[in-house]
Amino acid sequence: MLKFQQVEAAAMSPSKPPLSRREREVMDVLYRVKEGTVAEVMAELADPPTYSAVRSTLRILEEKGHVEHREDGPRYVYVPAVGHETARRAALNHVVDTFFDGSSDHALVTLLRRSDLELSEKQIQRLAREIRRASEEGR
Amino acid sequence: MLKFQQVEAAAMSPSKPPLSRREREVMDVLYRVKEGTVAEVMAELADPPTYSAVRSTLRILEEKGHVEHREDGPRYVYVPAVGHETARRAALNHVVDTFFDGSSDHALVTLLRRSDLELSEKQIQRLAREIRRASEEGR
DNA sequence: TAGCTTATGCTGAAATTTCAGCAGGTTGAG
DNA sequence: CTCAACCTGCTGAAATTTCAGCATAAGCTA
Repeated sequence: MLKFQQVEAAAMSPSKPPLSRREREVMDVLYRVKEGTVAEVMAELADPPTYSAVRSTLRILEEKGHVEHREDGPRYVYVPAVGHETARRAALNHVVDTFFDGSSDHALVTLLRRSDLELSEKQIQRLAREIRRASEEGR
Repeated sequence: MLKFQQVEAAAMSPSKPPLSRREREVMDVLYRVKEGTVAEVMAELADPPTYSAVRSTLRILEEKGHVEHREDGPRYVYVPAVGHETARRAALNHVVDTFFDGSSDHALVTLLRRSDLELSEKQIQRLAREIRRASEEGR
């Protein structure tokens, strides 16, 4: 059987070096804010090091191919190197495969329960049923 | 506004030290396989170090409070310290907040598209509509 | 029992990561 | 023009992480 991380690795065009902890934190910020300057990224970090350190991390992330930058006047604006949609799918896939035995419908039900949707248990059950049914029709 | 990572940190009972890269890899394996011996964890790692190194990592993870172990005859069987359901929800929340602007229904649609469900585009659209409608009813 | 295999506990050195600070460039206000 | 307040590039040392290997115990088989 193919291991997930191999799949993930194979999905990356020119395999990028893996991320250290700080690097992942910075990437998460960038994914969340879509793009940002060093100062903006630093402001979003939970427990930020100095401006200088954030700068270093972003430079390394760029070397590794995880982010790109464009110049905006005197400063750099950093953006994740992979498209937003691609990153989203990859992130979801990772969670589904790691925590939900690779089955989307389990994840869907958990997601339906998330508070921001404000669904009643009855609605959740009904939707879950429909999803399952639709999925069985398909195959 | 409260930053996500603060929320996440607050959700953890006695705040556990953060994870290094190798540590996170090992945790992902453990989440995936639910529990495992050193050898089993090592076998699941994409690019495994020596047995000895995996063992060290697991010991550190236990010190940090992320895993626990029980003895099974002569060997240790390691298990994630937080319940499976809790870990699932936390992981999904993280992805939704980081990649989907905190909105579950965007994530739901992406999830509906996952190949293992094998839904037609028409079905996806219909389900997405229903989820949105149900959610609007609720509020 | 002897010997092989497979465990864990522990240690410390190599490798990586993290980070602050210095040098120097550019912008804009006074 | 001059200065203050930004910015980036770079460097190297401190801190952390990763890992192999040694010592040792327990189970198993011949």
